Amino acid sequence: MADIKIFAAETPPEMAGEPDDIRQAIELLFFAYRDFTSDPDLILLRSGYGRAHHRILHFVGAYPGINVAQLLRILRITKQSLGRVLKQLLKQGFVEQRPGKRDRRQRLLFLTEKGRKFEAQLSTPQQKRVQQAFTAAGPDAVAGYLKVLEHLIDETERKFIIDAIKRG
Amino acid sequence: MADIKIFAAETPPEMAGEPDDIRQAIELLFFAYRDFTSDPDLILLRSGYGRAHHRILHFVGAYPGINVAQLLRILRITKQSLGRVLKQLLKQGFVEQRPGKRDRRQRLLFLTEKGRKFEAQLSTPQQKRVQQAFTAAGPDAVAGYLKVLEHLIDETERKFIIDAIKRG
DNA sequence: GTAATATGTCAATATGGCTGACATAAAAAT
DNA sequence: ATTTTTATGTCAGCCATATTGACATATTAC
Repeated sequence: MADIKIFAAETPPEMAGEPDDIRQAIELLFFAYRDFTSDPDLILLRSGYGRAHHRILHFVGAYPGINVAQLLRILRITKQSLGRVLKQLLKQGFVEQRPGKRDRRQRLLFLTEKGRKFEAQLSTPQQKRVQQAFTAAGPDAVAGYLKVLEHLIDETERKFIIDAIKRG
Repeated sequence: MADIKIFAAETPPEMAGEPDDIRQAIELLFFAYRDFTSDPDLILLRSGYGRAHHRILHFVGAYPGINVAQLLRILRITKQSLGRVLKQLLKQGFVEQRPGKRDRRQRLLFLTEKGRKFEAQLSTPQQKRVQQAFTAAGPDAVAGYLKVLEHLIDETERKFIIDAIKRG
């Protein structure tokens, strides 16, 4: 286990096509994201929920009063996909709906106390992981990290997303 | 569409619990990864394959001669999950197997010419996105970006992964 | 009053994970 | 030489999450 090598023993030394630093960066993001999501995933698995539940809990928790259309745009899923999971969260009493005051067609979403607790439970290990990485890498690295991430977002969505994240 | 606000209109100003910069960083990673995977996903969708196919093509392409056990460890999936997708790639002639010379139980994996072409087609837009983000953010930012990503990886796997990525 | 919007829901389908069980060939250990 | 372990494959079934398409309701906008 400790001495497994990823290097293919019979790999020819000549090595293919794409600029290697970009390939490395792509793989690094893959691995980092894999582990980044692993913390809540583990808890979710034991609780009988999935990653989709966490995403909803996170965004409803971070943006109380968010409506369904906004949530759909953020998650980039269909309302049917959202509906299935959201319905469970409502039934389980993690999320509650209130009609919008300006537009009574809208269902504004809020976490209940129970939802807040569960969300915190899911997010805490993930936050700790990020905090630890930030501390280890140092503030300059963090600034660079955030800058690159912003530029990975679709140019057409970038401003919208960044403004949204920084609200509050 | 252009003027959708993510800010919940009725959000109370008091705002809950977690350190906000960490929450922002978590969301930023979510959005960046969402868009980072969207390029190949679009092509895959039109080709009738899925993200799982891309992951295998990527790692077999990057590490020719990788064996099944190594691939499983990297992807963190079961052999049954891998098997279903790998079988398709073999049948379609994107990947080929050769028995290991040292250990003839092993099936070493290689891309065929067809596989290399398809992999390149999938990866090119993703590479361009990363390259563009790196250029826009600048070299110092990239260094910080990579540093933080490394520290997001599980400590127990970190050295293994980083060594692997930086191989030959 | 009619049209558009926000939301919900039913049904069918696909993908990609999972567990458990079992099979084969080759290497390693005794 | 025999037994055990390892590397791989495969069958079957289950679950979570996504999709498309169709349709229903309430409310707002024209």
